[in-house]
Amino acid sequence: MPRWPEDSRRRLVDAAISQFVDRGYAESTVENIALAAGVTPRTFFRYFADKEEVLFADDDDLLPLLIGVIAEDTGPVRADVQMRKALGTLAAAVESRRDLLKRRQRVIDSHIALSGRELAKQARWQKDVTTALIGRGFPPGQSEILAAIGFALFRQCLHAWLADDGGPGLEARVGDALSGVRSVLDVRSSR
Amino acid sequence: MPRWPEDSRRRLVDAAISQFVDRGYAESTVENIALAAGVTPRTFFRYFADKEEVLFADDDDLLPLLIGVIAEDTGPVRADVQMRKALGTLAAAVESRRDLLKRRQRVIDSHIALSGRELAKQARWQKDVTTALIGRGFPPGQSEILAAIGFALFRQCLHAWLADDGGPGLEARVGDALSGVRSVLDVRSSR
DNA sequence: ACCCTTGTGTCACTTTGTGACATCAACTAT
DNA sequence: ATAGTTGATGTCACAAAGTGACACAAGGGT
Repeated sequence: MPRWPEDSRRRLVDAAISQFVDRGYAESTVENIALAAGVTPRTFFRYFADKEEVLFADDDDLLPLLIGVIAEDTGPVRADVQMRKALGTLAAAVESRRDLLKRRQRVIDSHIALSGRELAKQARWQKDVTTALIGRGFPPGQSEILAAIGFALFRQCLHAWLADDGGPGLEARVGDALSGVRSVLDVRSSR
Repeated sequence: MPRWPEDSRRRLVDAAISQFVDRGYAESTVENIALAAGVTPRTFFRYFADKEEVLFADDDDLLPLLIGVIAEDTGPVRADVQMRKALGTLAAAVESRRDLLKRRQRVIDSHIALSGRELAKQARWQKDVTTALIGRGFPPGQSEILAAIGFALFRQCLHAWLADDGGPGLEARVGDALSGVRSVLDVRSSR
C-alpha cells in the first residue's frame, strides 16, 4: 500500500489541464505544472511518459470495460448487434464526463500532435478490441474491419457530441450512426 | 529559382530513414542525421517541423491527387462508387512504392508517437476529403461518415498489404474491402 | 531495532526545437 | 559590370523536454 498514494498524480492531471486551458498547451511548461501540483518536474515524468500523456492517462480505465462487455456473453451474435452493445456501453460510460472531455478536446484540437496521440491511443484499443472480437468467435479479417468501422463511427459521434451543446446524447448518436451505416453507401451526390 | 535546390531536403530524408532503420528511431539524433546529409541540425528543422515529420513529409504530395479525383467529375454518383474510385486512385499511386513504405512502416510501428503522427496526418486529410465530398454534392453528415469509413478501410488494407509479402496488391485489397463492407455487419460470431 | 519498499528530490546531462543575426552565392536591374 | 536583392545556409545562445543515477525519508513487516 503506497505511503503517499495517487494524490500526486491527480494533482498533476488537474494542474496540467488547468494550465493547458488558460495558458495554451505549448505555453505551459512541465516545470510550471509540476510546481503547481507541489512536486518537481522529475515526478511528473515518473507518472507520465511525456507532456502529452497527462491528457490521456485517465482513458486507460475504459479499455477493460470495452473488452469486458464484448467478452461477457457467449453464443452467436450478429456483428451489428455486438457493435451496438459495445459502443453503447462505451458511450454510456463517457456520457457523464462531457464537461471535462469538452475542455480536454479543446486542448487536443489546438495542437496537431495531440490529435495524433489521441488517435494512436484509440488505435491500440482497436487492436485489443479486434482480438476480443476474434475471441468472441468472429472471423479475424472481419473482426478487424468491424473494429475499424466501429472506432471510426465512435470518434465521429464523440466529436459531434462534444461540439454540439444541447444536441442528442452520445449514446443516442452512436445508435443512430450504427443504424445509418448500411445505407450511407447508397447515398448519391446531388451533382 | 533556388540556388541550392531541394537537394538538401532529399539528402535529409534519405539520411534519416537510413539511420532510423539501422540504429532505431530513438537512437538516431537529428544531429547525426543532419551531419550525414552534409548540413547543420538547424537546417534540418527548417525543412521539417520536428524529428517525426521527416518520415511523413513526402506524403503531402498525395492529398492533391485524392482531392482532385473526387472533384474532377460532375453529375450524381453513388457514394460507394465515388469511394471506390478515390481509394482506388490513392492505392494505385502508392502501389509502386511498397519497399520504401514497408521500411518506413517498420520505423513507425516501433514507436507509438510515430503511429500517432501518421494518424494525425490522415485525420487532416480526412477533413479535406470530407470537404471535397460535400463540394461534390454529398450531404455533410454523410460525407463525414463516408470519409471516416473510407480512411479506416484504407488504413486497414494498407497495413495488411505492407505486412503480407506476396499477397494481393493494394488496389485489389481496397476493392475487396469495399465490396465486403456492406455484408460485414451481417456476419455472426460462432460462439 | 532492522531491513525493505516506495514515492520523491537532486543533479547532471542529452536531445529537441527556436529566435536572431551573419554569410555568401546567384539573380536582377540599371 | 556594379550594386542591391533574394534565399538557403551557418553560427550562437538558449528554453524546454526527457533520462539516468543516486540520495533520502517515511512507513510496514519480521
